[in-house]
Amino acid sequence: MGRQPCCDKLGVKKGPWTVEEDKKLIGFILSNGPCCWRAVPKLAGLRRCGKSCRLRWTNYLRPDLKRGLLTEAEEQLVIDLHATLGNRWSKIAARLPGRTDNEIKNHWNTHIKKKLLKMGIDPVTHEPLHKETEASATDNLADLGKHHVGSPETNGPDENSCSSNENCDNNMVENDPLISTLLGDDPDIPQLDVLWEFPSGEETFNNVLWDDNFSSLLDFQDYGIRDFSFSCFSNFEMNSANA
DNA sequence: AATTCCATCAACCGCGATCGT
DNA sequence: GACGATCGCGGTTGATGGAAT
Repeated sequence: MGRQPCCDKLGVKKGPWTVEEDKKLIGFILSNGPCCWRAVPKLAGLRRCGKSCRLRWTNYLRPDLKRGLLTEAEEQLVIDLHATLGNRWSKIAARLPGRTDNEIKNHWNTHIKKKLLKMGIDPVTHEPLHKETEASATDNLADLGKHHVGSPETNGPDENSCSSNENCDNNMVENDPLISTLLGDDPDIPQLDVLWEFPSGEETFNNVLWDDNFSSLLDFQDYGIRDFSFSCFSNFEMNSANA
């Protein structure tokens, strides 16, 4: 007896998400909070697996996500954490605010791994690959450490430390056609740099009852509303603009 | 200009962990 | 404690775009 599939395979769409699907998912999560993933596709009117919805939300749509390549400081932090935690990407991601495990895993496999190998460092053990290269590898590690900003316990990644355009690409959100379609191009939606504001208590919010289900969204306050400006927020943007 | 190769990253898959009954 | 449902994690795949030929 095999394990049951996570969802009904019949009629379940796979592959890249469309803007419409993203809008439906975001709208649903904003109304109901990120919960009950198995029920999300049905309730949100999506022909997707719940698992796929969760992944799309956590890896791409979550409003607290940073975008763009990891900074040198973040990269160094990943290397340090990987040395102690190994391939526990979710644990590593938990120490880098705004970064996902998938993103870090991809970055490790495509950039950091190669970088370490090039420097003669084993990306698995973090030890020099060969005895003869040990000295230079040690030098390289020390060199990497110059960019280190501090322990993960006390210091977050330093966003101001990026020294190249490649690493200063956090503005790419503006250039992402999907994101700009979702977020920015509608001239009717004002773009503001304000924190999210939500009603307190059991008030209605755009005809949706505000209750504790929304509390988790407060975690996303550090992300500007402009980065997630759906029409349902326009009232708050207007209010903020008038304030 | 056409084709091939390569790098990147979003998304999928399978499995273990956790929770509720 | 057993069982099933659900969630979350890590490994892998495949689509895509850019570089090289």
